[in-house]
Amino acid sequence: MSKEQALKTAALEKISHLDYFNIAISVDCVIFAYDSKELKVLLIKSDLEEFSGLYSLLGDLVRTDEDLDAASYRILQERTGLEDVYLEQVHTFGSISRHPSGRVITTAYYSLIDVKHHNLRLNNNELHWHPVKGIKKLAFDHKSILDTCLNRLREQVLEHPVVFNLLPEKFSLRELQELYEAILSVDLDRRNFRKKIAIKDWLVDLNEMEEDVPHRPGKLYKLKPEFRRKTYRKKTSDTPVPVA
Amino acid sequence: MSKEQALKTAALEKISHLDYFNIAISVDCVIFAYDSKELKVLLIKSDLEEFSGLYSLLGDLVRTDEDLDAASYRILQERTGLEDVYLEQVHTFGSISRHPSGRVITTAYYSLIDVKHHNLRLNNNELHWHPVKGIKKLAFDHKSILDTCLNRLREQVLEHPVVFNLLPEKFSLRELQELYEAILSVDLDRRNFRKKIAIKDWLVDLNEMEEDVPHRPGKLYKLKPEFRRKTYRKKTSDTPVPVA
DNA sequence: AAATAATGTGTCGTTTGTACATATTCTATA
DNA sequence: TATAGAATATGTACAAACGACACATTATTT
Repeated sequence: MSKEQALKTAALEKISHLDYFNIAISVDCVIFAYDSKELKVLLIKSDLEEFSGLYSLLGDLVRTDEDLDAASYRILQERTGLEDVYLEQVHTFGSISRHPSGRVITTAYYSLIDVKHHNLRLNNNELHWHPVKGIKKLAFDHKSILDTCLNRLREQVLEHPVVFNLLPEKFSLRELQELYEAILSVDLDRRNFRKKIAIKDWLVDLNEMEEDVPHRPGKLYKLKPEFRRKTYRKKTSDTPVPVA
Repeated sequence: MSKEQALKTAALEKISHLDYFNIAISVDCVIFAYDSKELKVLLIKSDLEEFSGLYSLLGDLVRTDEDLDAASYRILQERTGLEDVYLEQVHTFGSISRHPSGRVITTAYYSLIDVKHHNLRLNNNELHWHPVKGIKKLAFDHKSILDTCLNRLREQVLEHPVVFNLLPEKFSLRELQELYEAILSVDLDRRNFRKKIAIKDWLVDLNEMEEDVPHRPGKLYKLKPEFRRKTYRKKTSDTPVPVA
């Protein structure tokens, strides 16, 4: 068990025996990445006996002196070493019995990172990237959290330029399409996909070509800078809404 | 100060002096209703000195033995007497300093009720319906919570049949259109609106007419039963998502 | 009986969505 | 070096949805 996990469990034990009014609050991060044409999620072997053999999301208790958003950001930093990440709060899970050690309410965030850019310490074999598609069961209610976050991601990508956080800065339209297909679990028509992306006007043509591909190289693009939104800064809640 | 509010404050005081790890968790309900062609929200006079003169949303601490969703449902029941309500979790607000009495993280829900159907005890003059449009400032961060919930509601109504929870069972298309206009703060073209509603295929023509209107009466409709979704039961997280 | 006010409906031009085929360019292999 | 293979790049035609817009009808009120 890692030092962090030990601390976490110790804190939980303590909490579960405190005052009647005491409820612990944690955050859980669904950290998505894209690799080998698959959407993957970062999981860790559960440290609880009840769930031995199962994996869980990365989470931790929220500290009294840190904002909720900051807690999720801290987890991401601790785990991936990344400073500048896309983070979005999705839902708060508050069933009485969702945590075997006591009452813990958890707020779920999802995060999108470029798998090439992180500094994961994957050397200990507790931390792994798992293809989202193959995941059947997780510790706690984490499968349900994962599903909820994946659904939110799917809703987001249809309208907002967020998937670019999963790609390197320069990418081809084929890579982009394959990414959408991986996230949505559908096949897309190439011509229609390109038309749709063109209309959004999110991309800059770099006038460069792919290299090291075993076929005709495609053009490279990057996201227009004004569409970047990465850090965990709280979204303003008064963004305008499209109307009927 | 009401008995409930007194209890709430007492609980907070207690909590704010507890262990380092202690964070209180509450729920706040944005209870919407529709009346006099305006979208309204139920507010109560704040019981804290810091916010004297200001109104706040209806909220309470979550009990150790109740689910998060159940807590919001309980508040609705206590306040409105309603059993069968539309409730949706929106966002969790967790800034360190959002509550002056201590660390309180709150999960916001919005609710839609038929203003004619509730059993509000509005006799004490602490509880009031306020037109959403006129609200400038609320206690705590409740203005920001209200804005967030209103935005979520606006997103929802464009795609999902939820506004019917704000209307009586039978309604005319004019009433429905006025409701959309109130929620979205826009003017809609009558013919296009009716076309759009017709396509959704949400309504049943009751072959009845409005009564007691000071002009030519319109036809009455009701929502098809299969589109009703009212109770606070947690949404399943594996609903299919439309694809590009 | 006439004026008023709200209901109810259709068309046309524009945009968006979707299905679908061919020419081009680079790589790999014979 | 010539040919085959594989992926890039692009346009058209039909269907559905969107948005602007005008007129006849039916109650009520005066």
